[in-house]
Amino acid sequence: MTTLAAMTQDHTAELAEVFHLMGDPSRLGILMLIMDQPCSVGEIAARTGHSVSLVSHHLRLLRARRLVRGERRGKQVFYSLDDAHVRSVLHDMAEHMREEAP
Amino acid sequence: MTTLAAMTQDHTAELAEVFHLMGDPSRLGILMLIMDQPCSVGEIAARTGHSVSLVSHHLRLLRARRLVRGERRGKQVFYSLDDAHVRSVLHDMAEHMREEAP
DNA sequence: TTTACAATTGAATAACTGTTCAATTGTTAT
DNA sequence: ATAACAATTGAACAGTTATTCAATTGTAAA
Repeated sequence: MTTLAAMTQDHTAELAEVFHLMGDPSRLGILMLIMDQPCSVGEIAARTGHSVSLVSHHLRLLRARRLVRGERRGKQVFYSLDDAHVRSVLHDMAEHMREEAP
Repeated sequence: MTTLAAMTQDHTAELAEVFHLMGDPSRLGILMLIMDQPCSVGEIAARTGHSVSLVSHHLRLLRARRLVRGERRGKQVFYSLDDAHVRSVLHDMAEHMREEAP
């Protein structure tokens, strides 16, 4: 695949699903929070100001698309970003925002 | 802004809005179609298989967030991608998909 | 076995959104 | 002026989705 125009509609739909997941403020906040180091569900909830239930619901969606991965350690479950594409996009976005708003 | 964690919630919300616009398959198809060269509304509709009305509705949303720009030439209006961040992200995504699915 | 902590799940609801259809505006040609 | 083409707009509908609350599961300590 050399150009975007060559992308099939299936690929477009897949890509749209990923963007859709990133397109919710709560989920995007979660993704950005765990992109550098793993974080437990409770801490994600505390840091983002959302209920544990809400965070868990969102994590389930992100897990389904393999954007994040959860690993149990004792009572807690630590989540981390598990998609190189998404990590790259988020890093690029941060870079761009750093460039234009220093 | 050096890290994503340093992004304010306002920035997160802004970013989420952009991802949300990219997260619809119809809109993503439109964005990818016009990212390399401008295209009239009628041709966008024809190439994507959507009604002119639907395309116009989506273009209005994309215009509101300045992701695209419309320029009138005679009867037609040509739209082009007008956001360097979005262009970069789409290019990166295409690159990544090219790498993993050659 | 209890007790307490952490996370997941399901149902229910309110708000949002993509799409269609019909009507309208803007532009060029006859 | 009027006809034809191109695009925008508004209302309306069906389907989706984010959030809350209550109940449940899994895990470790007492």
